[in-house]
Parts: sequence; C-alpha cells; structure tokens
Amino acid sequence: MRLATWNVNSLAVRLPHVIDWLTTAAPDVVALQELKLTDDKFPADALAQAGYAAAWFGQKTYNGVALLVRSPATLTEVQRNIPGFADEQARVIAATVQPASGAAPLRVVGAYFPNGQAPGTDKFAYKMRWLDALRDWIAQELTRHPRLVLMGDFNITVDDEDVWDPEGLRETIHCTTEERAKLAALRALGLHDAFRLFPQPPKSYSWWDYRQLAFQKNRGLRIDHIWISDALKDLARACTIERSLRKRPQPSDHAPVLLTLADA
DNA sequence: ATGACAACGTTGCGTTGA
Repeated sequence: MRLATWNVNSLAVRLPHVIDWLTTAAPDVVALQELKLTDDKFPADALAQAGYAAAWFGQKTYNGVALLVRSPATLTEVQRNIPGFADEQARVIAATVQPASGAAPLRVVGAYFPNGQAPGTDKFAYKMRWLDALRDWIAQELTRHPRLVLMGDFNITVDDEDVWDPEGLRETIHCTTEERAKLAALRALGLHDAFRLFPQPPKSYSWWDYRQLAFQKNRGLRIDHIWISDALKDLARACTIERSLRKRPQPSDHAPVLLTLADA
C-alpha cells in the first residue's frame, strides 16, 4: 500500500496535474492540502473517473484538505478539524481507510498545519495553540486506532537537515525552537518520521519558494511529512519525495511525499 | 529593510503564503 501527501496550492489550478499523477503513480491513499475552494467546487466526479473516492473539507480562498482512496477501498468515520478546538479554518480531515484486500484498517489524518507567519505574531500564537490541540487529539486517536498515519504540510522543519540554509534561517518561521518542540511532543506520542527511517539523499526538501529560482538552486525546506505510529513502523518499506512533480509547468510550490507500507 | 512568485478575489491591487 502506498500513501502520499501533497500540498497542491489550489486544486482548481492543479487538477490536471493531480489526475495525471493519480493515473500514472496510482497511490492508494492521498492527503491533499490547500484546496483553496469551497465544498461545492470539489471535483469529486473527475476524481471518481480516475478511480478515486474522496472526503473533503474546503473553504473559500484559503486552506482546505481532502483524502482520496483508490477504489474499491473506502473511507469511513470521517472527521473534519480537531474535535473540541474551535477553528474557522479548514485544516484537518481524518478517516478510516478500509482496504479492499481485507487487510486491517488504517486511521489516516491529513493536516495542513498553520503557517505561523513569524514568532511574536497572532498567527504564531494560533499555530502554537493548534499544535497543542492536535497533540491532545492524536493522543486520543492513537488509543482507539493504533494503526495511524499523520501526514500533510506540517509547516515545520524537524531539524537543520531539513533546511537549505540553517544559519541564515535560524529561529525564523518553520525553524524555530518553539515549533520544533511542539513536533517533539507530537513525536513522543509514539510517531515516527517515515522519511528518516530510510537513507536519503542529502539536501532533500519538499517545498521551494516560487521566487529567485529557488527550485533550480535547491533552496528548499522539508516541511511536508508522513508520520506513522509504532504499530506501523516495521511495515514501512520506502519513503520518497517526488521532486519530478515540482519540475512540471505551472507546478505547486510543494512536491508530494510518498510512503510504501507493507500489508498486514 | 524590502522584494521576488503564485493564487485569490476583484477588477487593480491588496492579502497571504512559506
């Protein structure tokens, strides 16, 4: 089974890329972020024609998340945003994936973590509160669903290996000690950064600024992550960043991250 | 210190992202 996360930066604009990628790469489960469309505009029919069932949670202009599964697998017990955390912004969608093979179900959480703008701002404070709420909720989810995948645009680098210029970007947004401490608290629930379970090329990133030829110069950050629970760790077989998707004309500024998980 | 680039909403330029 292969699971992927991709911040598409507008599903309306990126739909041809998404359909093409689903058709050629055929991932089993996909988390999308930054749909930037309202629920009535979600392209469920086009995705169904490509062989995917979906659950979505959008809003006007910003944010918006979705989960896709390759039929005949199904999504059940869909949860939108973090229970008990009042939030105007559509950032989280969770569901239980029922594989058609009869393999054990998987709880999948797709998330678009807040950007946070800069330390000291209201948006940074919101990011911190959101991260606390996410941790508390994931702790509960793990008790009910030990086989859990948390994936999405975390908007945080795990450590300096994830940063093209760690000195120049020290303590700036995505790289602050406070943000990384929140990730450490999340990881302490018994989650693993699937990408780092395997040897990886140096300077591996998942996002590059549209400006200043950042992608061509590989000036990027690894902020898109797939984290898996203890129960799934030994089933992980590979985890890669699909850089080729960032090279195409009119790309998202993010590349997908792809995890291969053995059945069981 | 600021902008760059892309997308959105709106209709020209302001806001947001990372």
